Amino acid sequence: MNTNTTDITRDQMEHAAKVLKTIAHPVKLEILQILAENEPMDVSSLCGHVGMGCQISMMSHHLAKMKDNGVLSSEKRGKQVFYSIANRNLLNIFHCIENCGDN
Amino acid sequence: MNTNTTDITRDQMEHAAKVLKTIAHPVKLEILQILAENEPMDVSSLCGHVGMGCQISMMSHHLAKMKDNGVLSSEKRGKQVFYSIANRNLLNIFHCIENCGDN
DNA sequence: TTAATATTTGAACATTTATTAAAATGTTTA
DNA sequence: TAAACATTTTAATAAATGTTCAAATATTAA
Repeated sequence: MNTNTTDITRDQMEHAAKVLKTIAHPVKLEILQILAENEPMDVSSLCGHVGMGCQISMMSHHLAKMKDNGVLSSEKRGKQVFYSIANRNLLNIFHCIENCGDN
Repeated sequence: MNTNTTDITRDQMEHAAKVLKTIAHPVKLEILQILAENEPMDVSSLCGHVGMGCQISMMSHHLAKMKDNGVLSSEKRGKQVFYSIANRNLLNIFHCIENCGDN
């Protein structure tokens, strides 16, 4: 019983807000971009790609949060941990970013 | 000199993060949705549409932040203030929300 | 088994965000 | 002008976030 064009439930709204909150950070967006083209990648390499005095610990915290919130997945190989994008549909957000906003 | 598919600069990244951060909240997403179909709308009506014990003051805070960050615009008519979406391209994010994520 | 490497975890701290209530502002109406 | 209405502003507070460092864990290599 809803004539809305964008018909999204309360729950979807909460979920969407959670996902957006999870990635709404320059470094986290960068992580997504890097993984989008080079998936999977281990923590140290990821840190290297981000550059600019990236600290491993900080990277690990970011990755953990993104994984906890279902944005990334990970797999351990030897002493390294490789991260991937859990659902590549999320990458559509970059098209949105390119077109949206007051650019 | 960049072969990236999603070729976004640092600045765009910062800007995108700012916009995403601005709307990454259930009530703020709801505000966008309501305005998307009923633009422009005054503060009290908006509050009514959101329902669930929405407080005018809280609504005003949300709106102010969204306006400050370029997501909304406003116009005063008499004693009411009407808010609109600054750039409707941003609404693409809802298509993204519908498709993205672990639904 | 010890040393080296990769990553995670936890604590501490500063900053930002969300919420609420009360007071202030501005506009219209009586 | 005073009362009523719509909205903003300010202050207070709790909760979440981001960053850094040091310590802990796990895996491999010597």
